[in-house]
Amino acid sequence: MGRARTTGETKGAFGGARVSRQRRAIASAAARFGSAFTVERLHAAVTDAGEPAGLATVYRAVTALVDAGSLVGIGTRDGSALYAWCGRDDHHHHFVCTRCGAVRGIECPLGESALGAVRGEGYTVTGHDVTLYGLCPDCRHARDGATP
Amino acid sequence: MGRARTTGETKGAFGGARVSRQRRAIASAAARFGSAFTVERLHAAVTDAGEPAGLATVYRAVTALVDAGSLVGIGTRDGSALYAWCGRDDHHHHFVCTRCGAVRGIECPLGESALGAVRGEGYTVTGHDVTLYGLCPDCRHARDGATP
DNA sequence: GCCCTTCCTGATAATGGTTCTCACATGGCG
DNA sequence: CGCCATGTGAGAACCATTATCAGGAAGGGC
Repeated sequence: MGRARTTGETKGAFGGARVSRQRRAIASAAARFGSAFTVERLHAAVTDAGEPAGLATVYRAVTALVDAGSLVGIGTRDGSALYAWCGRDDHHHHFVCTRCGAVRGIECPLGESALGAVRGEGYTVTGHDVTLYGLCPDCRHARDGATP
Repeated sequence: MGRARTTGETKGAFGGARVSRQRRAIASAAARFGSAFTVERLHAAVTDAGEPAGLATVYRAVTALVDAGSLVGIGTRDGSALYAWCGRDDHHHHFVCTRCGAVRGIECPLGESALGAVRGEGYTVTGHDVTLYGLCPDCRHARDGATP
């Protein structure tokens, strides 16, 4: 696996797709988020960074990044889709903090034992989603200290 | 646990909410689906059953059924949300056939070992989603016999 | 370095699922 | 039986997302 994808390297984030100045700025802004974000927020972040891009362009860049595996969709919130930057190439899933939106990669907990049950009944499993929700350490302490 | 919720019993499907003629028809139609469905399809099914209900009413009934735990959201398809009737009260997840939309309940594969990793780092896990995707036995055979 | 093709960009309109509004009907409890 | 909270219906409103289309830039080949 030679394709290293680090936070700073936004070049290869689009896979084989063409990379423009706007897309570089969009990928860079997405990578700088430490938590989940909406397309609207990403658009604002890109604009604030001094590289204005149209909303449609941001949507297209997000689609390209998801296709390339650099971005993952983390459910939806208030009717808009949430995304999170993903610097990993291996198979894994995510923990999402329901308070601040922080995202953390987790190992896939599904083994042959979990899939074997349905497979034994003639089912073919081609994919799966696993997402954990809860509080990150920071938000946990913040909530414990304040009145809910 | 006295609250038995079977396929035929659509009375208690709404929990404590009020039950009208339309809601009974909606719950009944939803329970008759053997697979995932969109709100639009449910609306059509209710109308076909001879109990016309407004689209907004179906949306409200679906929301109430989800709140009561009788209905579960199974991701989204082509921009519209998918739901499936759920006659179980215990903790479980779902397998969704990507070809016909059939839904099958599965046991929760997440044990303490899977959650312990993040818990040990100060995270609090309050909930999780697990959904398997693939082909049901029927669709598997149908595809094996025909040219994709 | 230059050209040429392909793909990206941007502003706006269009799309379509979902929710809101409001007057009216109805369920269910006392 | 009567009251009042709650559900209903039709349509408009809402809003995230996608399509459109002319113009511009990326990038491979020469």
